[in-house]
Amino acid sequence: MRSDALHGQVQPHPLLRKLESIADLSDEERQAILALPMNVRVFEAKSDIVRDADRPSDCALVLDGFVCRYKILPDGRRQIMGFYIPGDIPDLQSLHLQVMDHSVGTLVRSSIATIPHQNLRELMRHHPGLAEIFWRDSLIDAAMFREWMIGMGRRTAFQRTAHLLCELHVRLRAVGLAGADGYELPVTQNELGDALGLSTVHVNRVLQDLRSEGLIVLRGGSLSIPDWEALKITAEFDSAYLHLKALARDVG
Amino acid sequence: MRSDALHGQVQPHPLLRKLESIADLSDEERQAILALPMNVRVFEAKSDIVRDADRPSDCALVLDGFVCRYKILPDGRRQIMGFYIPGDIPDLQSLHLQVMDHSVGTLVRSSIATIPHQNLRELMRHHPGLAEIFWRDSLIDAAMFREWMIGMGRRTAFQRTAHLLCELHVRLRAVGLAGADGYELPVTQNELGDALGLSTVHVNRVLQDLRSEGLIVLRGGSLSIPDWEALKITAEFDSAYLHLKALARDVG
DNA sequence: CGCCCATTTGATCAATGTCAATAGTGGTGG
DNA sequence: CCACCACTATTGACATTGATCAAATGGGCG
Repeated sequence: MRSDALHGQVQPHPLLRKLESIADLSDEERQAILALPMNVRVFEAKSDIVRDADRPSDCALVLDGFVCRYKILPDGRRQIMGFYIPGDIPDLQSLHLQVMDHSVGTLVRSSIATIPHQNLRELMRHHPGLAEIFWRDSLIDAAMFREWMIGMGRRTAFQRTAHLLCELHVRLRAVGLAGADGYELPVTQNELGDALGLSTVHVNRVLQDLRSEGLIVLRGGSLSIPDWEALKITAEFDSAYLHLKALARDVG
Repeated sequence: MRSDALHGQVQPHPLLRKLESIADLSDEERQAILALPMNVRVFEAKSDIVRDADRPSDCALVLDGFVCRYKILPDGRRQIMGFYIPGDIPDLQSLHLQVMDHSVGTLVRSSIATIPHQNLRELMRHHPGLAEIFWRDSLIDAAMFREWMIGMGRRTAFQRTAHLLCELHVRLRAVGLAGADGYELPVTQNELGDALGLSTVHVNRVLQDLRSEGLIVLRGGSLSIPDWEALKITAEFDSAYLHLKALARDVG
Protein backbone atom coordinates (compact mmCIF):
# COMPACT_ATOMS: atom_id res chain seq x y z
CA MET A 1 0.00 0.00 0.00
CA ARG A 2 1.25 3.45 -0.63
CA SER A 3 1.57 5.46 2.48
CA ASP A 4 -0.63 8.30 1.34
CA ALA A 5 -3.50 5.95 0.64
CA LEU A 6 -4.35 6.50 4.28
CA HIS A 7 -5.75 9.95 3.72
CA GLY A 8 -7.29 10.86 0.42
CA GLN A 9 -6.27 14.50 0.63
CA VAL A 10 -2.62 14.00 -0.11
CA GLN A 11 -1.67 14.70 -3.69
CA PRO A 12 0.40 11.88 -5.08
CA HIS A 13 3.07 12.48 -7.64
CA PRO A 14 1.49 14.05 -10.75
CA LEU A 15 2.97 11.39 -12.98
CA LEU A 16 1.48 8.64 -10.84
CA ARG A 17 -1.89 10.32 -10.98
CA LYS A 18 -1.69 10.57 -14.71
CA LEU A 19 -0.56 7.01 -15.30
CA GLU A 20 -3.18 5.67 -12.93
CA SER A 21 -5.82 7.50 -14.90
CA ILE A 22 -5.04 5.37 -17.93
CA ALA A 23 -3.79 2.08 -16.48
CA ASP A 24 -3.33 0.06 -13.30
CA LEU A 25 0.04 0.13 -11.61
CA SER A 26 1.55 -2.38 -9.24
CA ASP A 27 3.11 -1.13 -6.02
CA GLU A 28 6.45 -2.03 -7.42
CA GLU A 29 5.82 0.06 -10.50
CA ARG A 30 4.69 2.96 -8.36
CA GLN A 31 7.88 2.81 -6.38
CA ALA A 32 9.94 2.68 -9.52
CA ILE A 33 8.22 5.78 -10.84
CA LEU A 34 8.77 7.61 -7.59
CA ALA A 35 12.43 6.67 -7.73
CA LEU A 36 12.95 8.36 -11.09
CA PRO A 37 15.49 11.16 -10.91
CA MET A 38 13.89 14.47 -11.74
CA ASN A 39 15.42 17.81 -12.23
CA VAL A 40 12.80 20.41 -11.51
CA ARG A 41 12.93 23.73 -13.26
CA VAL A 42 10.49 26.60 -13.50
CA PHE A 43 9.76 28.07 -16.92
CA GLU A 44 8.22 31.47 -17.32
CA ALA A 45 5.03 31.92 -19.31
CA LYS A 46 5.37 31.59 -23.06
CA SER A 47 8.82 30.11 -23.06
CA ASP A 48 10.10 27.09 -24.90
CA ILE A 49 10.91 23.85 -23.15
CA VAL A 50 12.10 22.02 -26.25
CA ARG A 51 12.48 23.41 -29.73
CA ASP A 52 11.83 22.18 -33.21
CA ALA A 53 14.94 20.39 -34.52
CA ASP A 54 16.35 19.80 -31.05
CA ARG A 55 17.70 16.38 -30.12
CA PRO A 56 16.64 16.10 -26.51
CA SER A 57 18.42 13.80 -24.11
CA ASP A 58 15.63 13.88 -21.60
CA CYS A 59 11.87 14.15 -21.35
CA ALA A 60 9.87 16.93 -19.79
CA LEU A 61 7.24 16.07 -17.23
CA VAL A 62 4.75 18.79 -16.44
CA LEU A 63 4.47 19.14 -12.66
CA ASP A 64 2.49 22.32 -12.62
CA GLY A 65 1.24 24.78 -15.18
CA PHE A 66 -0.04 24.56 -18.70
CA VAL A 67 2.02 23.59 -21.70
CA CYS A 68 1.48 23.15 -25.42
CA ARG A 69 2.99 21.47 -28.41
CA TYR A 70 3.22 23.72 -31.43
CA LYS A 71 4.86 24.36 -34.71
CA ILE A 72 5.67 27.64 -36.43
CA LEU A 73 5.23 27.72 -40.18
CA PRO A 74 7.64 29.51 -42.50
CA ASP A 75 5.38 32.56 -42.70
CA GLY A 76 5.02 32.81 -38.94
CA ARG A 77 1.61 31.27 -38.53
CA ARG A 78 1.46 28.89 -35.60
CA GLN A 79 -0.44 25.67 -35.09
CA ILE A 80 -0.83 24.38 -31.55
CA MET A 81 -1.19 20.62 -31.64
CA GLY A 82 -2.07 19.80 -28.09
CA PHE A 83 -2.34 21.11 -24.55
CA TYR A 84 -0.52 19.40 -21.70
CA ILE A 85 -1.31 19.46 -18.03
CA PRO A 86 0.40 18.24 -14.87
CA GLY A 87 1.33 14.59 -15.18
CA ASP A 88 1.78 14.76 -18.94
CA ILE A 89 5.07 14.22 -20.73
CA PRO A 90 4.59 16.18 -23.94
CA ASP A 91 7.89 15.12 -25.49
CA LEU A 92 7.74 11.46 -24.61
CA GLN A 93 8.15 10.70 -28.31
CA SER A 94 11.71 12.01 -28.13
CA LEU A 95 12.61 8.67 -26.57
CA HIS A 96 12.29 7.04 -29.96
CA LEU A 97 12.37 9.93 -32.40
CA GLN A 98 15.75 11.60 -32.17
CA VAL A 99 14.88 14.91 -33.73
CA MET A 100 12.01 17.12 -32.63
CA ASP A 101 9.63 17.94 -35.47
CA HIS A 102 7.93 20.69 -33.45
CA SER A 103 8.37 22.69 -30.26
CA VAL A 104 6.97 22.43 -26.77
CA GLY A 105 6.41 25.56 -24.72
CA THR A 106 4.62 26.91 -21.70
CA LEU A 107 1.48 29.00 -21.79
CA VAL A 108 1.86 30.11 -18.20
CA ARG A 109 4.67 29.86 -15.66
CA SER A 110 5.12 26.12 -15.20
CA SER A 111 7.32 23.81 -13.29
CA ILE A 112 8.80 21.07 -15.35
CA ALA A 113 10.71 18.00 -14.27
CA THR A 114 13.40 16.83 -16.58
CA ILE A 115 13.96 13.07 -16.70
CA PRO A 116 16.94 11.71 -18.63
CA HIS A 117 16.07 9.34 -21.43
CA GLN A 118 18.57 6.96 -19.98
CA ASN A 119 16.65 6.61 -16.74
CA LEU A 120 13.36 6.17 -18.54
CA ARG A 121 14.89 3.46 -20.69
CA GLU A 122 16.25 1.68 -17.66
CA LEU A 123 12.94 1.99 -15.90
CA MET A 124 11.19 0.35 -18.82
CA ARG A 125 13.79 -2.34 -19.20
CA HIS A 126 13.24 -3.36 -15.60
CA HIS A 127 9.50 -2.85 -15.71
CA PRO A 128 8.08 -3.96 -19.05
CA GLY A 129 4.62 -3.22 -17.72
CA LEU A 130 5.54 0.43 -17.44
CA ALA A 131 6.92 0.42 -20.96
CA GLU A 132 3.50 -0.69 -22.14
CA ILE A 133 1.82 2.03 -20.14
CA PHE A 134 4.06 4.74 -21.55
CA TRP A 135 3.48 3.38 -25.02
CA ARG A 136 -0.22 3.44 -24.28
CA ASP A 137 0.09 7.04 -23.19
CA SER A 138 1.72 8.00 -26.47
CA LEU A 139 -1.07 6.19 -28.32
CA ILE A 140 -3.65 8.20 -26.43
CA ASP A 141 -1.76 11.30 -27.43
CA ALA A 142 -2.11 10.18 -31.02
CA ALA A 143 -5.83 9.60 -30.49
CA MET A 144 -6.15 13.18 -29.36
CA PHE A 145 -4.40 14.36 -32.51
CA ARG A 146 -6.88 12.37 -34.55
CA GLU A 147 -9.78 13.89 -32.69
CA TRP A 148 -8.42 17.37 -33.31
CA MET A 149 -8.07 16.48 -36.99
CA ILE A 150 -11.70 15.47 -37.09
CA GLY A 151 -12.62 18.76 -35.56
CA MET A 152 -10.55 20.87 -37.92
CA GLY A 153 -11.59 18.88 -40.93
CA ARG A 154 -15.27 18.37 -40.32
CA ARG A 155 -16.61 20.39 -37.42
CA THR A 156 -17.66 24.02 -37.33
CA ALA A 157 -15.68 26.51 -35.28
CA PHE A 158 -18.49 26.46 -32.75
CA GLN A 159 -18.56 22.70 -32.26
CA ARG A 160 -14.81 22.44 -32.37
CA THR A 161 -14.36 25.02 -29.65
CA ALA A 162 -16.95 23.33 -27.47
CA HIS A 163 -15.20 20.03 -28.09
CA LEU A 164 -11.86 21.37 -26.91
CA LEU A 165 -13.42 22.70 -23.73
CA CYS A 166 -14.94 19.28 -23.11
CA GLU A 167 -11.67 17.50 -23.71
CA LEU A 168 -9.81 19.68 -21.26
CA HIS A 169 -12.49 19.24 -18.66
CA VAL A 170 -12.40 15.47 -18.82
CA ARG A 171 -8.61 15.34 -18.84
CA LEU A 172 -8.28 17.73 -15.93
CA ARG A 173 -10.86 15.82 -13.94
CA ALA A 174 -9.10 12.56 -14.64
CA VAL A 175 -6.10 13.85 -12.72
CA GLY A 176 -8.10 15.72 -10.13
CA LEU A 177 -7.38 19.21 -11.38
CA ALA A 178 -10.89 20.35 -12.27
CA GLY A 179 -13.92 20.95 -10.17
CA ALA A 180 -17.20 19.26 -10.98
CA ASP A 181 -18.37 22.16 -13.09
CA GLY A 182 -15.34 23.94 -14.41
CA TYR A 183 -11.65 24.64 -14.36
CA GLU A 184 -8.93 27.21 -14.81
CA LEU A 185 -8.17 27.86 -18.45
CA PRO A 186 -5.07 30.05 -18.61
CA VAL A 187 -5.15 30.34 -22.38
CA THR A 188 -5.57 33.50 -24.42
CA GLN A 189 -8.04 33.66 -27.29
CA ASN A 190 -5.10 33.95 -29.60
CA GLU A 191 -3.71 30.67 -28.34
CA LEU A 192 -7.10 29.03 -28.59
CA GLY A 193 -7.23 30.17 -32.18
CA ASP A 194 -3.86 28.66 -32.94
CA ALA A 195 -5.04 25.40 -31.43
CA LEU A 196 -8.37 25.37 -33.21
CA GLY A 197 -7.17 26.63 -36.55
CA LEU A 198 -9.13 29.87 -36.19
CA SER A 199 -8.36 33.57 -36.11
CA THR A 200 -8.36 35.31 -32.77
CA VAL A 201 -11.30 37.42 -33.83
CA HIS A 202 -13.36 34.41 -34.68
CA VAL A 203 -12.52 32.67 -31.43
CA ASN A 204 -13.79 35.72 -29.63
CA ARG A 205 -17.09 35.53 -31.49
CA VAL A 206 -17.48 31.82 -30.98
CA LEU A 207 -16.87 32.18 -27.27
CA GLN A 208 -19.53 34.84 -27.14
CA ASP A 209 -21.93 32.51 -28.90
CA LEU A 210 -21.14 29.75 -26.43
CA ARG A 211 -21.76 32.19 -23.61
CA SER A 212 -24.98 33.52 -25.00
CA GLU A 213 -26.30 30.00 -25.43
CA GLY A 214 -25.57 29.47 -21.77
CA LEU A 215 -23.14 26.68 -22.51
CA ILE A 216 -20.15 28.21 -20.75
CA VAL A 217 -19.27 30.93 -18.31
CA LEU A 218 -15.80 32.17 -19.05
CA ARG A 219 -14.27 35.07 -17.26
CA GLY A 220 -10.65 35.88 -16.63
CA GLY A 221 -9.28 32.45 -17.33
CA SER A 222 -11.88 30.71 -15.23
CA LEU A 223 -14.28 28.44 -17.08
CA SER A 224 -17.45 27.01 -15.67
CA ILE A 225 -19.82 24.70 -17.40
CA PRO A 226 -23.37 25.11 -16.12
CA ASP A 227 -24.78 22.17 -18.06
CA TRP A 228 -22.26 19.51 -18.94
CA GLU A 229 -24.71 17.40 -20.90
CA ALA A 230 -25.70 20.33 -23.06
CA LEU A 231 -22.11 21.23 -23.85
CA LYS A 232 -21.28 17.62 -24.55
CA ILE A 233 -24.15 17.31 -26.97
CA THR A 234 -23.42 20.45 -28.92
CA ALA A 235 -19.76 19.39 -29.12
CA GLU A 236 -20.68 15.85 -30.09
CA PHE A 237 -18.14 14.96 -27.48
CA ASP A 238 -17.49 11.32 -26.69
CA SER A 239 -14.60 10.75 -24.35
CA ALA A 240 -13.92 7.24 -25.64
CA TYR A 241 -10.89 8.50 -27.55
CA LEU A 242 -9.18 9.48 -24.30
CA HIS A 243 -9.12 5.83 -23.27
CA LEU A 244 -9.37 6.65 -19.60
CA LYS A 245 -9.58 3.82 -17.13
CA ALA A 246 -12.61 4.79 -15.16
CA LEU A 247 -15.29 6.87 -16.77
CA ALA A 248 -18.29 5.11 -15.35
CA ARG A 249 -19.46 7.45 -12.62
CA ASP A 250 -17.37 10.35 -13.78
CA VAL A 251 -17.90 12.97 -16.39
CA GLY A 252 -17.30 11.62 -19.84
CA MET B 1 22.71 -12.96 -44.35
CA ARG B 2 19.27 -13.14 -45.66
CA SER B 3 19.06 -15.27 -48.70
CA ASP B 4 17.54 -12.65 -50.94
CA ALA B 5 20.36 -10.25 -50.22
CA LEU B 6 22.11 -12.03 -53.05
CA HIS B 7 20.05 -10.38 -55.72
CA GLY B 8 18.64 -6.95 -55.13
CA GLN B 9 15.56 -7.46 -57.28
CA VAL B 10 13.71 -9.75 -54.92
CA GLN B 11 10.99 -8.03 -52.92
CA PRO B 12 11.41 -8.76 -49.25
CA HIS B 13 8.48 -9.03 -46.93
CA PRO B 14 6.53 -5.73 -46.98
CA LEU B 15 6.76 -5.41 -43.21
CA LEU B 16 10.52 -5.84 -43.31
CA ARG B 17 10.78 -3.18 -45.97
CA LYS B 18 8.71 -0.83 -43.93
CA LEU B 19 10.56 -1.40 -40.66
CA GLU B 20 13.90 -1.08 -42.38
CA SER B 21 12.81 2.27 -43.76
CA ILE B 22 12.57 3.65 -40.23
CA ALA B 23 15.15 1.64 -38.27
CA ASP B 24 17.95 -0.90 -38.51
CA LEU B 25 17.14 -4.53 -37.90
CA SER B 26 19.46 -7.32 -36.86
CA ASP B 27 19.36 -10.59 -38.77
CA GLU B 28 17.80 -12.18 -35.75
CA GLU B 29 15.06 -9.60 -35.70
CA ARG B 30 14.44 -10.08 -39.40
CA GLN B 31 14.05 -13.78 -38.90
CA ALA B 32 11.66 -13.22 -36.03
CA ILE B 33 9.52 -10.94 -38.17
CA LEU B 34 9.47 -13.47 -40.97
CA ALA B 35 8.40 -16.13 -38.52
CA LEU B 36 5.30 -14.22 -37.48
CA PRO B 37 2.13 -16.14 -38.22
CA MET B 38 0.01 -14.29 -40.74
CA ASN B 39 -3.42 -14.99 -41.94
CA VAL B 40 -3.80 -13.42 -45.35
CA ARG B 41 -7.16 -12.24 -46.51
CA VAL B 42 -8.29 -10.18 -49.46
CA PHE B 43 -10.66 -7.30 -48.84
CA GLU B 44 -12.69 -5.78 -51.63
CA ALA B 45 -12.49 -2.08 -52.34
CA LYS B 46 -14.22 0.18 -49.83
CA SER B 47 -14.71 -2.45 -47.17
CA ASP B 48 -13.96 -2.27 -43.48
CA ILE B 49 -11.07 -4.15 -41.93
CA VAL B 50 -11.75 -3.04 -38.37
CA ARG B 51 -14.65 -0.94 -37.15
CA ASP B 52 -15.10 1.82 -34.65
CA ALA B 53 -15.84 0.33 -31.20
CA ASP B 54 -14.40 -3.07 -32.12
CA ARG B 55 -12.03 -4.79 -29.72
CA PRO B 56 -9.59 -6.41 -32.08
CA SER B 57 -7.54 -9.42 -31.05
CA ASP B 58 -5.11 -9.01 -33.90
CA CYS B 59 -3.45 -6.38 -36.01
CA ALA B 60 -3.84 -5.84 -39.73
CA LEU B 61 -0.73 -5.61 -41.86
CA VAL B 62 -1.24 -4.20 -45.34
CA LEU B 63 0.46 -6.50 -47.86
CA ASP B 64 -0.97 -4.96 -50.96
CA GLY B 65 -3.47 -2.23 -51.74
CA PHE B 66 -4.39 1.06 -50.20
CA VAL B 67 -6.06 1.50 -46.84
CA CYS B 68 -7.27 4.36 -44.70
CA ARG B 69 -8.15 5.18 -41.16
CA TYR B 70 -11.41 7.09 -40.83
CA LYS B 71 -14.22 8.10 -38.60
CA ILE B 72 -17.85 8.72 -39.42
CA LEU B 73 -19.53 11.54 -37.54
CA PRO B 74 -23.09 11.33 -36.25
CA ASP B 75 -24.44 13.23 -39.25
CA GLY B 76 -22.65 11.01 -41.73
CA ARG B 77 -19.72 13.24 -42.61
CA ARG B 78 -16.45 11.36 -42.76
CA GLN B 79 -12.93 12.31 -41.82
CA ILE B 80 -10.09 10.23 -43.15
CA MET B 81 -7.16 10.43 -40.75
CA GLY B 82 -4.43 8.66 -42.67
CA PHE B 83 -3.57 6.57 -45.67
CA TYR B 84 -1.76 3.27 -45.28
CA ILE B 85 0.32 1.41 -47.80
CA PRO B 86 1.96 -2.02 -47.97
CA GLY B 87 4.09 -2.63 -44.91
CA ASP B 88 1.94 -0.44 -42.66
CA ILE B 89 -0.04 -1.72 -39.69
CA PRO B 90 -2.83 0.82 -39.41
CA ASP B 91 -4.32 -0.61 -36.24
CA LEU B 92 -1.10 -1.20 -34.36
CA GLN B 93 -2.48 0.91 -31.55
CA SER B 94 -5.03 -1.79 -30.80
CA LEU B 95 -2.21 -3.62 -29.04
CA HIS B 96 -2.50 -1.18 -26.17
CA LEU B 97 -5.85 0.49 -26.69
CA GLN B 98 -8.54 -2.13 -26.30
CA VAL B 99 -11.37 -0.34 -28.02
CA MET B 100 -11.14 1.14 -31.52
CA ASP B 101 -12.03 4.83 -31.59
CA HIS B 102 -12.31 4.83 -35.39
CA SER B 103 -12.47 2.46 -38.33
CA VAL B 104 -9.94 1.16 -40.81
CA GLY B 105 -11.03 0.31 -44.34
CA THR B 106 -9.75 -0.32 -47.81
CA LEU B 107 -9.88 2.15 -50.65
CA VAL B 108 -9.15 -0.50 -53.27
CA ARG B 109 -9.05 -4.29 -53.20
CA SER B 110 -6.26 -5.06 -50.75
CA SER B 111 -4.63 -8.05 -49.24
CA ILE B 112 -4.27 -7.86 -45.52
CA ALA B 113 -2.35 -10.12 -43.18
CA THR B 114 -3.85 -10.61 -39.80
CA ILE B 115 -1.38 -11.06 -36.94
CA PRO B 116 -2.68 -12.04 -33.50
CA HIS B 117 -1.85 -9.60 -30.73
CA GLN B 118 -0.55 -12.51 -28.78
CA ASN B 119 2.15 -13.24 -31.31
CA LEU B 120 3.14 -9.62 -31.57
CA ARG B 121 3.44 -9.41 -27.80
CA GLU B 122 5.57 -12.51 -27.70
CA LEU B 123 7.71 -11.20 -30.50
CA MET B 124 8.34 -8.00 -28.58
CA ARG B 125 8.96 -9.77 -25.33
CA HIS B 126 11.70 -11.82 -26.95
CA HIS B 127 13.01 -8.93 -29.03
CA PRO B 128 12.88 -5.69 -27.08
CA GLY B 129 14.58 -3.97 -29.98
CA LEU B 130 11.57 -4.73 -32.13
CA ALA B 131 9.25 -3.39 -29.47
CA GLU B 132 11.08 -0.11 -29.70
CA ILE B 133 10.80 -0.10 -33.45
CA PHE B 134 7.08 -0.72 -33.39
CA TRP B 135 6.69 1.97 -30.80
CA ARG B 136 8.73 4.23 -33.03
CA ASP B 137 6.42 3.41 -35.89
CA SER B 138 3.37 4.39 -33.89
CA LEU B 139 5.12 7.65 -32.98
CA ILE B 140 5.73 8.38 -36.63
CA ASP B 141 2.06 7.75 -37.21
CA ALA B 142 1.34 10.37 -34.58
CA ALA B 143 3.76 12.75 -36.29
CA MET B 144 1.77 12.35 -39.49
CA PHE B 145 -1.43 13.20 -37.64
CA ARG B 146 0.23 16.33 -36.35
CA GLU B 147 1.32 17.30 -39.82
CA TRP B 148 -2.20 16.82 -41.13
CA MET B 149 -3.47 18.99 -38.27
CA ILE B 150 -1.08 21.72 -39.27
CA GLY B 151 -2.39 21.47 -42.79
CA MET B 152 -6.05 21.58 -41.85
CA GLY B 153 -5.52 24.31 -39.31
CA ARG B 154 -3.16 26.61 -41.10
CA ARG B 155 -2.64 25.76 -44.74
CA THR B 156 -4.82 26.59 -47.72
CA ALA B 157 -6.59 23.83 -49.60
CA PHE B 158 -4.05 24.21 -52.34
CA GLN B 159 -0.98 23.83 -50.15
CA ARG B 160 -2.58 21.10 -48.10
CA THR B 161 -3.38 19.02 -51.16
CA ALA B 162 0.11 19.45 -52.51
CA HIS B 163 1.46 18.46 -49.14
CA LEU B 164 -0.50 15.24 -49.08
CA LEU B 165 0.75 14.32 -52.52
CA CYS B 166 4.30 14.93 -51.33
CA GLU B 167 3.83 12.84 -48.22
CA LEU B 168 2.54 9.89 -50.18
CA HIS B 169 5.36 10.15 -52.66
CA VAL B 170 8.03 10.05 -49.99
CA ARG B 171 6.36 7.25 -48.09
CA LEU B 172 5.85 5.14 -51.18
CA ARG B 173 9.41 5.67 -52.27
CA ALA B 174 10.68 4.71 -48.85
CA VAL B 175 9.26 1.23 -49.36
CA GLY B 176 10.05 1.07 -53.05
CA LEU B 177 6.50 1.50 -54.31
CA ALA B 178 6.85 4.70 -56.26
CA GLY B 179 8.81 5.59 -59.34
CA ALA B 180 11.21 8.51 -59.30
CA ASP B 181 8.58 10.89 -60.62
CA GLY B 182 5.23 9.58 -59.54
CA TYR B 183 3.03 6.82 -58.27
CA GLU B 184 -0.37 5.18 -58.46
CA LEU B 185 -2.95 7.05 -56.43
CA PRO B 186 -6.10 4.94 -56.33
CA VAL B 187 -8.10 7.51 -54.40
CA THR B 188 -11.23 9.30 -55.56
CA GLN B 189 -11.59 13.04 -55.23
CA ASN B 190 -14.29 12.40 -52.72
CA GLU B 191 -11.89 10.41 -50.57
CA LEU B 192 -9.22 13.06 -50.96
CA GLY B 193 -11.74 15.58 -49.73
CA ASP B 194 -12.53 13.52 -46.67
CA ALA B 195 -8.83 13.30 -45.94
CA LEU B 196 -8.13 16.97 -46.49
CA GLY B 197 -11.22 18.33 -44.84
CA LEU B 198 -12.57 19.65 -48.16
CA SER B 199 -15.63 19.14 -50.30
CA THR B 200 -15.32 16.97 -53.38
CA VAL B 201 -16.03 19.93 -55.59
CA HIS B 202 -13.27 21.95 -54.08
CA VAL B 203 -10.79 19.10 -54.36
CA ASN B 204 -11.59 18.95 -58.02
CA ARG B 205 -10.84 22.63 -58.43
CA VAL B 206 -7.65 22.47 -56.43
CA LEU B 207 -6.40 19.55 -58.51
CA GLN B 208 -7.09 21.55 -61.62
CA ASP B 209 -5.09 24.40 -60.22
CA LEU B 210 -2.22 22.09 -59.41
CA ARG B 211 -2.40 20.76 -62.94
CA SER B 212 -2.56 24.13 -64.58
CA GLU B 213 0.46 25.28 -62.61
CA GLY B 214 2.28 22.29 -63.99
CA LEU B 215 2.88 20.87 -60.54
CA ILE B 216 1.21 17.52 -61.12
CA VAL B 217 -0.04 15.33 -63.91
CA LEU B 218 -2.92 13.28 -62.64
CA ARG B 219 -4.91 11.05 -64.87
CA GLY B 220 -6.89 7.94 -64.03
CA GLY B 221 -5.31 7.27 -60.70
CA SER B 222 -1.81 7.78 -61.96
CA LEU B 223 0.10 10.70 -60.56
CA SER B 224 3.28 12.08 -61.92
CA ILE B 225 5.28 14.93 -60.54
CA PRO B 226 7.22 16.73 -63.24
CA ASP B 227 9.12 18.97 -60.86
CA TRP B 228 9.50 17.61 -57.37
CA GLU B 229 11.26 20.67 -56.03
CA ALA B 230 8.52 22.95 -57.25
CA LEU B 231 5.80 20.83 -55.66
CA LYS B 232 7.76 20.56 -52.45
CA ILE B 233 8.16 24.30 -52.27
CA THR B 234 4.54 25.15 -52.86
CA ALA B 235 3.53 22.53 -50.31
CA GLU B 236 6.13 23.76 -47.83
CA PHE B 237 6.89 20.08 -47.51
CA ASP B 238 9.69 18.96 -45.21
CA SER B 239 9.89 15.22 -44.78
CA ALA B 240 11.58 15.48 -41.38
CA TYR B 241 8.32 14.51 -39.66
CA LEU B 242 8.37 11.12 -41.35
CA HIS B 243 11.56 10.28 -39.48
CA LEU B 244 12.83 8.03 -42.23
CA LYS B 245 16.21 6.44 -41.83
CA ALA B 246 17.84 7.42 -45.09
CA LEU B 247 16.76 10.57 -46.81
CA ALA B 248 20.15 11.81 -47.87
CA ARG B 249 20.28 10.95 -51.56
CA ASP B 250 16.60 10.23 -51.84
CA VAL B 251 13.61 12.46 -52.33
CA GLY B 252 12.71 14.26 -49.21
C1' DC C 1 -26.35 0.02 -75.01
C1' DG C 2 -27.14 1.61 -70.67
C1' DC C 3 -25.81 2.23 -65.99
C1' DC C 4 -23.17 3.61 -62.19
C1' DC C 5 -19.76 6.08 -60.49
C1' DA C 6 -16.41 9.73 -60.69
C1' DT C 7 -15.28 14.08 -62.58
C1' DT C 8 -16.30 18.58 -64.00
C1' DT C 9 -18.72 23.07 -64.31
C1' DG C 10 -21.53 27.08 -62.94
C1' DA C 11 -24.05 29.83 -59.70
C1' DT C 12 -24.79 31.14 -55.23
C1' DC C 13 -24.20 31.02 -50.14
C1' DA C 14 -22.15 30.71 -45.57
C1' DA C 15 -18.29 30.48 -42.59
C1' DT C 16 -14.36 32.43 -41.41
C1' DG C 17 -10.41 35.58 -42.25
C1' DT C 18 -8.44 40.24 -42.40
C1' DC C 19 -7.99 44.97 -41.21
C1' DA C 20 -8.58 48.58 -38.20
C1' DA C 21 -10.15 50.68 -34.30
C1' DT C 22 -11.86 50.72 -29.48
C1' DA C 23 -12.17 49.10 -24.76
C1' DG C 24 -10.66 46.38 -20.68
C1' DT C 25 -7.27 44.72 -17.39
C1' DG C 26 -3.44 43.80 -14.65
C1' DG C 27 1.08 45.04 -13.46
C1' DT C 28 4.70 48.63 -12.69
C1' DG C 29 7.11 52.70 -11.45
C1' DG C 30 6.68 57.00 -9.34
C1' DC D 1 -2.71 55.72 -4.72
C1' DC D 2 -2.36 57.01 -9.53
C1' DA D 3 -0.83 57.28 -14.41
C1' DC D 4 0.99 54.50 -17.86
C1' DC D 5 2.03 50.47 -20.60
C1' DA D 6 1.46 46.21 -22.70
C1' DC D 7 -1.31 42.79 -23.54
C1' DT D 8 -5.88 40.87 -24.23
C1' DA D 9 -10.63 41.18 -25.46
C1' DT D 10 -14.17 43.14 -28.24
C1' DT D 11 -16.50 45.32 -32.22
C1' DG D 12 -17.50 46.65 -37.00
C1' DA D 13 -16.85 46.57 -41.97
C1' DC D 14 -15.40 44.10 -45.62
C1' DA D 15 -12.84 40.33 -48.25
C1' DT D 16 -12.08 35.55 -49.28
C1' DT D 17 -12.10 30.74 -49.06
C1' DG D 18 -14.40 26.98 -49.54
C1' DA D 19 -19.28 24.79 -49.09
C1' DT D 20 -23.54 23.77 -51.21
C1' DC D 21 -26.77 22.84 -54.82
C1' DA D 22 -27.71 21.44 -59.25
C1' DA D 23 -26.65 19.81 -63.48
C1' DA D 24 -23.80 18.07 -67.21
C1' DT D 25 -20.06 15.28 -68.87
C1' DG D 26 -17.11 11.24 -69.15
C1' DG D 27 -15.45 6.49 -68.46
C1' DG D 28 -15.53 1.69 -67.49
C1' DC D 29 -18.03 -2.32 -67.54
C1' DG D 30 -21.77 -5.96 -67.61
